[in-house]
Amino acid sequence: MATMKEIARLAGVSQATVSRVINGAENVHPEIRERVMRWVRELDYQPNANARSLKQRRSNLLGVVLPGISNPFFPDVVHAVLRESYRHGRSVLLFESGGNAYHEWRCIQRLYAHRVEGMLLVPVDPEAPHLKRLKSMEIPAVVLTQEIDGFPSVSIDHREGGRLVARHFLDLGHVDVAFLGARRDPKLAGFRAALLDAGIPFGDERVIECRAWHEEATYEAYLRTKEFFQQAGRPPVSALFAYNDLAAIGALRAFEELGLSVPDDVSLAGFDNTSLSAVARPALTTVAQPTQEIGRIATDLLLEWIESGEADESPVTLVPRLVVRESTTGAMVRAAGEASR
Amino acid sequence: MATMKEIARLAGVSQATVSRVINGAENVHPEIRERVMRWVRELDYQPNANARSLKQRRSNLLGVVLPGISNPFFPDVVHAVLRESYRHGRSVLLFESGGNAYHEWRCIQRLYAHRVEGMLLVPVDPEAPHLKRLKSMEIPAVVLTQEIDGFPSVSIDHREGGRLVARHFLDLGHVDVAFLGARRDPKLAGFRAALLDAGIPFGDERVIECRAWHEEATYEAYLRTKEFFQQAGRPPVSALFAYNDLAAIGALRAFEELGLSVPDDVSLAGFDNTSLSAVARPALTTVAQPTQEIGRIATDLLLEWIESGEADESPVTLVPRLVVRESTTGAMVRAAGEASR
DNA sequence: CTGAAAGCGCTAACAG
DNA sequence: CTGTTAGCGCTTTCAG
Repeated sequence: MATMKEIARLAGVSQATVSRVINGAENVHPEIRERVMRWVRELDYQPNANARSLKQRRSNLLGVVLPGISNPFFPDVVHAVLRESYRHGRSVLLFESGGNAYHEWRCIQRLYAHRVEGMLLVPVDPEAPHLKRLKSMEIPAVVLTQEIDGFPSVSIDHREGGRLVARHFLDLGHVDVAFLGARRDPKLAGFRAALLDAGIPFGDERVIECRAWHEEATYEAYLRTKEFFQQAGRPPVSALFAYNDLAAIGALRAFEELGLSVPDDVSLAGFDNTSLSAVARPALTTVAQPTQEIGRIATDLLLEWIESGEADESPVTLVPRLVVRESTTGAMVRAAGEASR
Repeated sequence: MATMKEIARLAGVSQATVSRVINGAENVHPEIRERVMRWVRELDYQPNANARSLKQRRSNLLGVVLPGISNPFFPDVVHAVLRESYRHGRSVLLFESGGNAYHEWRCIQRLYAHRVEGMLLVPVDPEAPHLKRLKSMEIPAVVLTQEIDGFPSVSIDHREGGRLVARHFLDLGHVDVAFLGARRDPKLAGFRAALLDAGIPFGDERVIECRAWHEEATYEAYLRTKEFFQQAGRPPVSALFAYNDLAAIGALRAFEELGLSVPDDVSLAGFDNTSLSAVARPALTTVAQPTQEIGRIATDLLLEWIESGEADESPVTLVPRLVVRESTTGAMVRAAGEASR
C-alpha cells in the first residue's frame, strides 16, 4: 500500500507538497504538481481515509441503522441515502438492528466508534432509553419514519395514513373493520379516530396483534390473521387494514387458506406501497410513502446539520397517498345490504 | 468526544493502561481496571476506530459493491453479509455501482481509501479492466453471483439454472421458446444448450435483448417484450424465460396489455425466486438461488482470507433449484397438438 | 512556492 | 503490573 511518504520520495518532494497536490491546493508549481500526479496515477494512490479522519476530525462516514434491509420498504430509502451521500463525498456504514432495541444501541456504538459524522436511524422503540445516550453523544442523528422528541425526523403522517384507509373503507360502506398490527401504532390511532368520527366504534377486540419489524412479518401476520378469523365469537369483519404490505401479504395467504376471497368476502389494505403490493394477487390497495424522498431529505438534513453545526429539529412530515387497487371493494357490503332489504 | 488521554487523566493512570484495559489485557491490577472502566462507562467512551485502524493496520471495515440494492435479490444477500460481518466484529460500507463499470471502479477506490480489509463485489462486467487494477491493490475481494478469473467467487451455476428452465419448458411440451435478457448471459447459454440437446434449434431471433442490472429492469423488460410480441414476422413463442424476476414481472405486464394470458397463451419463467415471484399473479415459476447462503459463504470466505492471508480461489458453486408455480403450463401446447391432429 | 515539524488518538515495544 | 516513548499516515501552521 502506497503512502504519501513514498510518493514524496519518488517525486523528490516533501510530503507536504504531495498533500497539497492531493488536496488541490493552488500554490503548487504546475510542473511539480504534474510530477506528483504521475506517481499518484502510477501507483493508484489513494490517501488513507483513516489517517485523514484522525487529523481532520472528519471521517466522511455516515451511518444507517434500520431494523432489517429485507423489508422491501427499506432498499428504496437506502438507495436514496447512498446516492445522496455519495454525491457529498460520504461513504455509508449500514447496520441492522433486527428490531431489537439493545442491538440497536450496539450498532449506534459501533458507528460512534468509527466516528461517523452523522447517522440515520429507524428506531425500534421511540421510548428506548439509549436514545438519550445517543443525544448526549452529540453526534448528528436524524430519525426516519417516525417522530421522536429531540431529534429531527422525516416521516409521513402515519395517523393520516390510517385515516386515509379508514375513510376509504367507510366510503366503500364497510362498518365491520379490523386492524392488523401493533396496538400503539399511530396508523391505528388515525384509523380509529376516523372511524369514531363517522360514529363507528372500534374496540380492541378488533385489533389483531402482530409485532412490527418482525423478521418474518409475513408469516406472523398470516398466523395471527388465520387464528383471528377462525376464532369463535369474533367480531364480524368485512375489511382489514394491515400495518404494512408484508403483513398484508400474510393476511392474503390466510384468507386464501380460509377460503375467503379478497375483495369479495373481505377487503384488505396494506401500507408502504412496496413493489409487492402492485404485484400481489389481487393487487393491494395500500398507502404510499414517498420512499426515496424520505431517504433523500433525511440525508440532506443530516448533511446540512453536519456542515452548519446546528440541527433543524422541526420534524419533516410528508404526506401519505392512498393507492387504490383491487383488494378493496364495497360490492360485498352492498350485496349484503340489498339482501337484507 | 472523550479520548483515551482524558480517561487516563480522570482515572489517574497512563494512557497505556487505559489501552490495556480497553483491549482486555490480563496484566492490569483489578482495582485499576475497575477504576478505568468506571470512567469508560461514565463517558460512554468508545475508542476511535480510525486511530486504531491507523496503528494496527486493520480497519475492521468490509466493503460491498453491488449494482443496486433495489433489486429484491440483494437485500437478502446483504442481510446475510451484515449478520456475518457483525459477528466477526466488522462494519460494512455499502456502495451501489448503478450497473456502471466506471462508477463501480470509483466505489472500489473509495473502499480502498477507507482501507477496508476486504470487499464483496457484484461486478457489472466480468471483462472490465479495473478488475485487474483491483487485483493489484492486493486487497482481498470475493466476487458474488458470477465467476471471474483470478477471484474467489460464490455463485450458483447459472448455466444449470438456464438448463433447468429449458428442461421444464421441454417437459411441458414447448418448442417455441424465447429468452428475455442479455445475449451473453450464462443462463442463456445453458438454456440454449439444453434446447439444442433436445434437437430444438434456438437462434438469436429468439432472444429479446434487455439490459441486465438496469435500474428499471421491470420497465425495460415490459417495453422490449411488448415490442417483440407486436413485431410482424416474429417467431412464434409459447414460453418465455426472463433473466430475473423483475424482468418477468415486466413481461407479465406486457402480456396483460397484449391480451395474452399467462400461462394459457404463453408460459413465463423468472429467475432468483425473490419475494415478488411468490406474490405475483400468476405466481411465477422461477429458479431459486440460496440467497442468504451466498452472502454468508462469501463473507466467511472473505474473512478467512483476511485472517489467513491467503485466498482460496476455487469458485464456490451452489446449486440452483427450479420452483414451479403457476406461470408455466403445457396445457396450451397440448391443446394445439390435439387440434392439429 | 516549498519544507520541517507537530500532532490527531491509539497501540506496542521497552524499561522499570 | 505500569509508565514512557515512538510512530501509524496524514494535514497544517510556520518559516524560509
